[in-house]
Amino acid sequence: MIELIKGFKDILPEGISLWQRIETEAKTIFDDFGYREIRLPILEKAELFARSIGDTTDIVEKEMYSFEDGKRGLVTLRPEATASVVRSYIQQRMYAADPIQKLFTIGPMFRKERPQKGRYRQFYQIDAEVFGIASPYMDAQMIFMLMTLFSRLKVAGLSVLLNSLGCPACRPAFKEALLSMIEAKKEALCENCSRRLLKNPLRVLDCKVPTCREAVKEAPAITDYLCKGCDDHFSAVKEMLSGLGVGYEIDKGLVRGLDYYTRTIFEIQTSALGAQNAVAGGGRYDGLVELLGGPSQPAIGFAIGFDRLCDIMAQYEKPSQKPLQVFFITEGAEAGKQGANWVSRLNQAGVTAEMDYGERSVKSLMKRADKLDAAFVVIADGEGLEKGQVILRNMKTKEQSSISTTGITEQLQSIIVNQRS
RNA sequence: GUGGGUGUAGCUCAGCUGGCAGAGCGCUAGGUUGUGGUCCUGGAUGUCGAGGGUUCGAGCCCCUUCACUCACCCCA
Repeated sequence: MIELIKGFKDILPEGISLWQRIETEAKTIFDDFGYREIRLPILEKAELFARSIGDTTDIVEKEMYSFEDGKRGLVTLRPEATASVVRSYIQQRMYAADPIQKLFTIGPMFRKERPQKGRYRQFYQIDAEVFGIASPYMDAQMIFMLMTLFSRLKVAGLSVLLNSLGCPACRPAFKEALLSMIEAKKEALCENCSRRLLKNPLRVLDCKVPTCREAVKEAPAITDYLCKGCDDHFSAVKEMLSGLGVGYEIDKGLVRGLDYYTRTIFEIQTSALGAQNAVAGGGRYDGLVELLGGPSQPAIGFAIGFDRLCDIMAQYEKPSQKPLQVFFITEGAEAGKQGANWVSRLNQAGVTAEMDYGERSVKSLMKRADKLDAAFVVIADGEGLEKGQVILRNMKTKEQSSISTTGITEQLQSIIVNQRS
């Protein structure tokens, strides 16, 4: 048997209604907030991710699905969406038409991590990006939009974590302070952190190894080192969030594993998914557009973990199924031929109808009709057909009547419509 | 990459100190000589994850290996 690849999964018909509901609700909210959909390729040049996400991040170092594509060089299955959206913003010259662009995209991402609960190697994200707006009000509005979506989907038990990473003007001072503080406790750090210390000291802050946590417990808070501009920005975000009634907590350990973030970063967390607590995350990346060769334009974005959201909602949502309206039980070749014709006509008219396609007893077919949750059963046999009559049974009331085969599909349609009202 | 857990019927799992592979659900046929749900009776389905070893005898013990899963790391 050929099985699927580790970390990949099938989304089966039973679960699909939830996916569709979330997608519909997300698209509605994006529409309400003025975002337009963009669809992008799944494959991009490896360089795009190396430059945007950062060479020393875990994603780029060891989690990308990459392969050589002849003369085109190394290509990569996208591990996240932001880089591609930025690439498109620049390449399609969107900024020329209007620097302000509010975009969203939904689709699969790929990271070669060890799978576990709430984490897959192919996972889906609902991703939104806003270009050309530097205002802190956009940061707050984005978080507000996210929380509105979750509340429309009736997802509870979420918390908003907030932090600011400063900007190229103020971050170096903080890094220095952090470094000198950690230097003193170098021995306590885990192997990973000792290595990270040189390349990316900020990351030591969100290490979960107990000794490291202890070591950085008294680490300076980056928010104490923000320059005037960043500090004002952060205050404005917090103020507007409060004004909108969005509760949040400041987490100075929140750093996030992508290099491009500046100023506001945030994460929406849940306790319903085991160790995987992030349902959505994002932040501002004012330097990225320029870094990738575009004009200097501010930007901010977030991604929702589609799979994780589904996993949470599946814990209390029952999968819904479109009920079957008519099931045909036919006996004999002629009745079977007629039945197939009627089913086709009814389906064409938007009525869900099925029939038996094999030779089985009426009893077993009634069982099947029951299993399919059919509202009505039509029983047609050769004898009845000769008289132009079939039996119609209402499965709920058990009432049976004889109906004429002339205009049967129209008759059934009107009966079903009346039944609904 | 590292650590723990689990692999037995389509699904969920039981299987004692080693002794004829089981249950529930599902599937299927019948009880009702065309009419469902409840009930009753019968039936089918197994490389016991794979390979090797110990033993008269292994689902069970030993070794190897693979898969799944949870966790670390990191993130959605």
